[in-house]
Amino acid sequence: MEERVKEIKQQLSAHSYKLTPQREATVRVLLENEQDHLSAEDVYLLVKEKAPEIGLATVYRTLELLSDLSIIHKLNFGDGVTRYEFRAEGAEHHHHHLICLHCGRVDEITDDWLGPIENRVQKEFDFQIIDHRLTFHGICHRCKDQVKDPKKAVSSKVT
Amino acid sequence: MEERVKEIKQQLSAHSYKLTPQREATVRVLLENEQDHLSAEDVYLLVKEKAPEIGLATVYRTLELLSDLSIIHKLNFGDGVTRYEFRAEGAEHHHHHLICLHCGRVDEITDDWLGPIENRVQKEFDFQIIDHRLTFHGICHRCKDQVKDPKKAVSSKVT
DNA sequence: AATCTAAATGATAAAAAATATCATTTGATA
DNA sequence: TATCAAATGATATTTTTTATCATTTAGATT
Repeated sequence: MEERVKEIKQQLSAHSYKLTPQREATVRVLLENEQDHLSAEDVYLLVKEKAPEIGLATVYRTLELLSDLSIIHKLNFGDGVTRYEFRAEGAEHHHHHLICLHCGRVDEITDDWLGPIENRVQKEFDFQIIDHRLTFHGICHRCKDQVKDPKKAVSSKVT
Repeated sequence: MEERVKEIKQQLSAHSYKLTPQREATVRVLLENEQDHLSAEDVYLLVKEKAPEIGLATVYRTLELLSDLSIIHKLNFGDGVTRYEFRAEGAEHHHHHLICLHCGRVDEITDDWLGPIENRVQKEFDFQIIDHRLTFHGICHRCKDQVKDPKKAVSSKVT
């Protein structure tokens, strides 16, 4: 934990940004909730518990900064809110998500399974890939018994 | 074109919805711009050219309806706007997109390349897939000569 | 340690997208 | 043609995010 804060401090310094108390509080909230996919509002409320004086704008600015430096990633699960996630350490790319249309939970595939497909894209489309997003929408193992006809699951909310 | 309008009319009827003049105008705009990825605002402005009396709310409602019936899909390319695309006829799933971080253009992969990966997801995660979204972010063939260091391309806007 | 300055912050206004409300109109059916 | 639920248009409202700007702060420089 302390190490990761330190590491992020260095990444900020490298681009002449400071790790201010507000930024540190925000980073710590992100680290403490690494397995979740927090929105800016979520982060704001959590940070406020420990640093009540922080402003919402600062949280937005910090998340944008961390995103610019590729320390975190922006995510969009189609609910109209941008969510944030730590970039997997050392990983070249973003990992994949499984969104359950029944309970709304989001599971992760932490490995990158897209290698072969990326090669094809680079070759057949002459497209140089920098990142990707892969999301599956369906019914998770927890809900499969409660859903009789998965084909009828409402997928209109999916973007 | 006329056939597709007719087909959509039948899909609506099947769920006891009417193909009103406003809905038809909206559908025609979508059909005429099938290769684009129009936002609700885009559709609204285009429909207004031919049917100036239409209201923005009606366009939103029509797009939502078409989406509910899986006639069109919602898309999100990370610019804060929902976009819409015709669902590929007969295709089980959604196709894939290549977003150029340099020029912003969006190309398509109309085949579904995810078969093997989907099998793995179903097996290893016990997750029943209904749909998916796959997007690659990078540098397209048109821009590759103008971009020296692709790794530096701004990917912070990506969600 | 006191001073300085650009960077950062907090409060809040504003913008932008999408949804909700509601009186009015319309289209299919009787 | 009369009826009535469905659909529409205008607009208010909500929600998320960005912009503005006066004030504060962190770190460098004396």
